[in-house]
Amino acid sequence: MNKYSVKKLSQLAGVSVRTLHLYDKMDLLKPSVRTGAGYRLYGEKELLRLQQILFYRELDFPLKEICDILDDPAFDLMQALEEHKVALLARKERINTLIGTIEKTLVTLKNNTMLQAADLYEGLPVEKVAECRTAAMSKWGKDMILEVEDTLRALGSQEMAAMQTELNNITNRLTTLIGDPQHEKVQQCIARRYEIITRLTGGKIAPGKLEYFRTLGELYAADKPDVTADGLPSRQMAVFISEATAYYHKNTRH
Amino acid sequence: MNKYSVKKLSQLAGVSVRTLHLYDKMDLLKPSVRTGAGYRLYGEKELLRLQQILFYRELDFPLKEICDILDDPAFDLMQALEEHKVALLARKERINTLIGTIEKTLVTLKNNTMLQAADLYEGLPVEKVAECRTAAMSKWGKDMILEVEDTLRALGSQEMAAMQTELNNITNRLTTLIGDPQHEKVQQCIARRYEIITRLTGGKIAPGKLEYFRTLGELYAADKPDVTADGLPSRQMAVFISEATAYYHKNTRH
DNA sequence: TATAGGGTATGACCTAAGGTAAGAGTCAAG
DNA sequence: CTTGACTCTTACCTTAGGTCATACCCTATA
Repeated sequence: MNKYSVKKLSQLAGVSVRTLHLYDKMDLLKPSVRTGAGYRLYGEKELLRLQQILFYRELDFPLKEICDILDDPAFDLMQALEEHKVALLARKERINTLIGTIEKTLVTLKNNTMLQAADLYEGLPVEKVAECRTAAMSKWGKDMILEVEDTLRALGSQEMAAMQTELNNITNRLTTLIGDPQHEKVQQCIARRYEIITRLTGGKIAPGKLEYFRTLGELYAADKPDVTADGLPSRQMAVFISEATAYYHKNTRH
Repeated sequence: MNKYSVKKLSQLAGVSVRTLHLYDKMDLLKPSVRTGAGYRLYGEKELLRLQQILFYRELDFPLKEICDILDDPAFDLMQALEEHKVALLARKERINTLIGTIEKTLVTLKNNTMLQAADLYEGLPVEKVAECRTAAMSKWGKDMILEVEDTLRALGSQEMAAMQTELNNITNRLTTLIGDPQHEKVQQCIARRYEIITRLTGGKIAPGKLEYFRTLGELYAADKPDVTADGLPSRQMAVFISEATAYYHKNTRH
């Protein structure tokens, strides 16, 4: 029966000495014997056990649970594996969402077409703007449109930029929270969003104002089907926000 | 300009007060001002910044990196996002591998048909065993087969079980390491595996012995196409092991 | 004016799985 | 007998906070 020192065993198994010390202290892998000087010596059985430990560790099982797997005879390994698999699937799903979010953010960054605040119509094709204004005036009335433009200009470019940046942030954050419109954090974002939009539109949201904002936004995003009016990354997102907002208004007294 | 206390801001943003303390200490989010009593007060700009922080945090960016993103004007956000995406893709790939490993392990557990060590042929259809033995004897000689059987029996059921468990472990571990046959840890496993097989076959691996082991294994695994001779979870795994073993023998002097 | 309740600040200890280092003891070879 | 390699224990560091403990601050009410 040959014995392995910590170093030999660590090299054999490809782990650090520290790891063996740790496993010893947490009763996951004890040496078969200690020399008079306190040196740890491991036998074949321990090497065997270490192999098992490393297998489960590689699967991202926490060491405590590995301890149970190996020591508790009543432990249901198959069930543990099934559950672990479910947990891994959830992690994978979350990562997929994150990757999607990043991709959308990159798209938004690449063709950053948010309203640039300083000059309302700068950068837009002149004839399209004119067409849009005319259409909007005949739809919601000339005064409404002028009021919107005044409100925007009155804010000053700094505050305007700040608010739009924050709207941007909130939309980004909502992207990460997509799912349950009634979720607490979602509702917090919606409340904040509502407040900003209210201020953007000069104190109250009259019919027509928001729509005109949207129409302007659509002009900017005309050739990017993936980025909707107010910077929303997708139709799914728009639906989500409108659901969350509906719930918000239903449960809030202004 | 309204100011938020820690609690108000924490409720507004859906984080804990502790989190705000932490972000303060690590210079990620400082209050805009402190009262005479040392109370933290945050303004709109800070709320804005917190929204950004939470967005990147949700994407699993470490807080230190968020600090850079927000404070370093030279920071290349797009590149950071691209890199982060790559990292997330790698994590996802790893999780996929883990899920695959678990599934294979579950298959192996469900129809646990590894050699049961104590009684060599127990549990096998008698006529198949006879047929197999006869074929093997005519192929590699009667003496060889008898020698194999003697070797196995001579080991005693305990050691036999131990070694097979360890072989099992090693195969499991190799499953998690699949990829580069020359990788250090792979080669450690292969060395260990070689040692055990050598002992299992009575000191030397003569042509025929291993093949007979395999044939026996195939009997056990006959109706499970996914589990090959010696418990390998797949053909891919078999190829991987044989490559790694070839490299091992080429670089080792026995 | 005193007190009760709630908000706040700081500091300390805890999590998982070790990395890294310090200081001291052990072992085998020259 | 010394040197170098090995080993021991102890302790501090990492992430992103959670959870006390203790003490201070503020305000409303009796």
